Amino acid sequence: MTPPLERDSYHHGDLRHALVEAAVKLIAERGAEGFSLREAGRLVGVSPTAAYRHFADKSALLGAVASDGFSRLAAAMEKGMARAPGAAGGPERAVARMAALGEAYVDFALRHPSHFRIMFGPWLRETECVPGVGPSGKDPFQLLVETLDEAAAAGVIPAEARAGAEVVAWSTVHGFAALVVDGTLPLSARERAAALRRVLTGVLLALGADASRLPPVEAVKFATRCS
Amino acid sequence: MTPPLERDSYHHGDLRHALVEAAVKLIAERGAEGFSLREAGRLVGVSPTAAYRHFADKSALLGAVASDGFSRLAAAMEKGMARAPGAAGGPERAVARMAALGEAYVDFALRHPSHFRIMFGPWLRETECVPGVGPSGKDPFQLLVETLDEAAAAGVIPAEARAGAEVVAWSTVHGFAALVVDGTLPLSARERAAALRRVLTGVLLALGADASRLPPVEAVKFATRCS
DNA sequence: TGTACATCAGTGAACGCGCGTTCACTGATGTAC
DNA sequence: TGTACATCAGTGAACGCGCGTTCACTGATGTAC
Repeated sequence: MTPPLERDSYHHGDLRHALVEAAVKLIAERGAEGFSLREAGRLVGVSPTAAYRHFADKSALLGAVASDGFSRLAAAMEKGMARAPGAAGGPERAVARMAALGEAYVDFALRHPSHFRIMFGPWLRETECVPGVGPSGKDPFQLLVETLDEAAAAGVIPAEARAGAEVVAWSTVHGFAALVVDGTLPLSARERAAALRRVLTGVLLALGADASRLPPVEAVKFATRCS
Repeated sequence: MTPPLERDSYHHGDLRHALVEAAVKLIAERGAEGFSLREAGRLVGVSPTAAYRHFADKSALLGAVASDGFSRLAAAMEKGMARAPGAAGGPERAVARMAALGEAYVDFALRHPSHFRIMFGPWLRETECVPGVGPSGKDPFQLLVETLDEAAAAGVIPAEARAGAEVVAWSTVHGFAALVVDGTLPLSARERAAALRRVLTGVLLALGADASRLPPVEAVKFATRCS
């Protein structure tokens, strides 16, 4: 299918990263269990056994994919939140940052479905679960906690609604991303954007926030794959 | 590992169902792509090729597993909702039925993780996506739509919040189920119950309902697998 | 009630395949002196 | 600056394995007359 890449030198230079990239590509095409170490090597232009210089086994490579994914997700979240308007510490900014977080999450899932599936699927062994952080040194979950703390401090989330807010926000956004990524909700880009806005408005309401700070939601139309 | 089952007669009697059951069991042990037609046959006590009398190929068997899962899910939802207290058409009953729907969904995911992963994972080819209905002849998504309609009719969901309510409710409950089933949120049974109550309260609020009809939420504590 | 025969549901051998992993190896690199 | 040598990073053959699928087959069942 893909011709083996040529190399100029005996040593590859950055085989470890190249193998992670190849794994991501293959997982996107064949599914999480459908890729092989041998094929990843082939794609990179290296012998079937070269991978063992960098990973203990196939499963360890999956762990590296997940870790890489968490870093990318954290980076995307930070980038999205950095663009949020409003005065620091103010409610407008707090709401915008929460929305940016959710948008970055869903956007990441759609752009990097392989990473997304490995990070949140049943494949990871606990031992190989390396967090993976963004530029600021925080992992995605820490970013969520901090963002909710800020929203509470800004008075956007009432004190009595702060407890457990992580699980509400994360479940909602994660569920939407999962249903879209795996095709259960077959939406066009336009429909998806409208549905996501509806979902994010829902999260704010669920946390007791005033959702009128978000733009109004247009009508949402959708079907399911199996109904 | 598992010894092949003995059979008394040449004909199995209900090989099709037996193979679906075997597939479910094997998927639970080895993952969605880690099971094989051959091993399913072995588990049932039948030759490696007997499966081809009932399924065109391996993928068709996965479709049957999904269809079976949708039926079971619909049945579990109906059963849960039938127990909801309150007068027919009244707001108390409408809220109880919504909560019962969400509880049945999460409960199903935890009890039948293999079904759950196949139903909502990336493996189904569209062609083999047979809905799968419960005793009343409705599939899970239809049940959700009807329940939300009832809630709107009972005045629990304001008219302006009804549009898109499906995607909000489904995303939230599905996300919670997915995070728990695949181990991203490692919760004890007690923690999980508290977190689910928090999530369901959130759904009601997100739909503009008065959540005080649900029992109050206790403190929610949780961690993530990778943080 | 008996029998011929079509149909159904399973068998078992065989195919070609790609996999993960091991092993002893070799080419390239870098470091101590 | 040159050289011996340890270490690193890749090679290539080989292993045993289980897989999906095909094929020609046979045992069991049911139905027409």
